[in-house]
Parts: sequence; C-alpha cells; structure tokens
Amino acid sequence: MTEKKLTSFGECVRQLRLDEGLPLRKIAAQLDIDPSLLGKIERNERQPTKELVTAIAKIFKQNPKDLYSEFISDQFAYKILEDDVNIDALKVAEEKVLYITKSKKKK
Amino acid sequence: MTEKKLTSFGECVRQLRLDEGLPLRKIAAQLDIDPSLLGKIERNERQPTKELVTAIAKIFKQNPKDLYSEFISDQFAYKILEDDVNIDALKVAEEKVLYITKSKKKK
DNA sequence: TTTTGTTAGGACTAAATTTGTCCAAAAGTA
DNA sequence: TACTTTTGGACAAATTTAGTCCTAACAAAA
Repeated sequence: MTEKKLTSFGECVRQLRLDEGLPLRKIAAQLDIDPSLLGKIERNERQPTKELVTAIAKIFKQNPKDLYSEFISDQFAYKILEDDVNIDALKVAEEKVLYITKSKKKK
Repeated sequence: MTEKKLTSFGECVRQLRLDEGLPLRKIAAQLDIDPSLLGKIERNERQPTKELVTAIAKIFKQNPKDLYSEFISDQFAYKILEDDVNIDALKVAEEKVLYITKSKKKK
C-alpha cells in the first residue's frame, strides 16, 4: 500500500523547515517577513501571495510552480468544504480549462 | 456525438434570462439590484455573492447548489488559467476533499 | 528557579480587492 | 425620431486580508 501524505500547504512548509531544523525566525528573515506571519502561514491562518510561495519554494529547493499548485489545491478544497460546493465542480472546472486551452490553441 | 455546452456562469444566466425573453431590467428588479450589475454578472465582469446566485437560481427555477457549483467551477477554471496552475491541482483538491470528509465521518 | 529561544495568538493597521451604483453612450427596435 | 435595452466607465463604499507588533505560553537548558 502506498502511503499518501495529503498534508495541507502549511503543514508542508512546516515540514520542509523542520527537515532542516530551522526556527521560524531564520526562514522568516530570508523571506523578509515577520516570523509571526510565517507561523500563521504554516498553520494555514494566512494565505501567502504567489510571490511568497515562490520565495519559499526557492529556499527549500522546490519547484515554484508545483508548490504554488499545491497551495491552490488547498484553496480549492477548503472552498468546496466551506461553501458546500458539489465536488464534481472540480471535474467541470477541468473540462473548462481543457476546453478553453484547446480553443486558444486553434486560434 | 453529445454536444457539450461548457458555457461560463454569466453566459448561463444570460441564456436563462433570454429563454424567458426578459430584459435585464425585469430580473434585476426581482433581485433588487441595478440592471447594470446584472449585465456585468452576465458578462463575467462581476462575481455575484452566494446569496445572489441563490436568488438567481430561484427566479429561474434552478437548483441553487447546482448553480452555485457551476459558478465556482468557473472561478476555479479561471484561477488555473490566469495563475498558470498545474491542472492536476484539481485532482489533488478532490483527494483532499474526500480525505477530509472521510476523516470527519470517522470522528 | 531563572534565563533564553521558539511558537502561538490577539489586536490592529494599511492596503488592496471588489461589490454595487450612477450616469451617459451605444446599440437595437419599432 | 423616439423608446428600450445593453454596455461601459468612473466612482463610492464596504469588505477582505496580508502583514506587523506585542505579549503570553511553551520548551529546553543553565
């Protein structure tokens, strides 16, 4: 059986930081933000900007686009749960993306 | 071959309105909003609140949750396109929703 | 028990978003 | 022309939210 992580974005960032055994203070300094903000982000109490996610990715040598996509998947999941959205809205969204992407290609 | 609609939320609302042959003015009055706002919503220039979507659904005898989910799928699709997010963020989001839902059930 | 470093959390600010309105121009329609 | 509908810009108002500061709680160590 394969074990799935399925951690939230914040937990993911925290893990990356703890893997290097560094305190909030150190990473926050590199990001030029308040340690408290980084803590909130790790606890999913604040949503980082795309730029911040990119900066975090670079520090931990992760692919920025992948990490940001991870962050967005969190946002989507919470939106669905909080707002009681049909889960198949995700499939519909995928169809729309593919449809629009295809339309643009043709052009 | 089945034909897929894949219209945006706004186009969908417009279609519903035109199917009844009514001007913006009439529906906007029922919704107690400015006709201009409804026009913008139909052109996807304004995002309606959940309450407004519900009210729109009722007027056109649609299922409120379904219409709102349709609206959210739009939001997701545009977010992915505008922000260059990996499309599989949608599948990841689905896994997260199912995972969290299951966890809560157990409790 | 002090002391020192780390994390959590509340209060608050500032800034950016964004809904919604008003009004005028444009586009249909008879 | 006259009338209705739609579009679009400018703007106000309100909501949201990232981010900071400060203090309390917690942990580990001296």
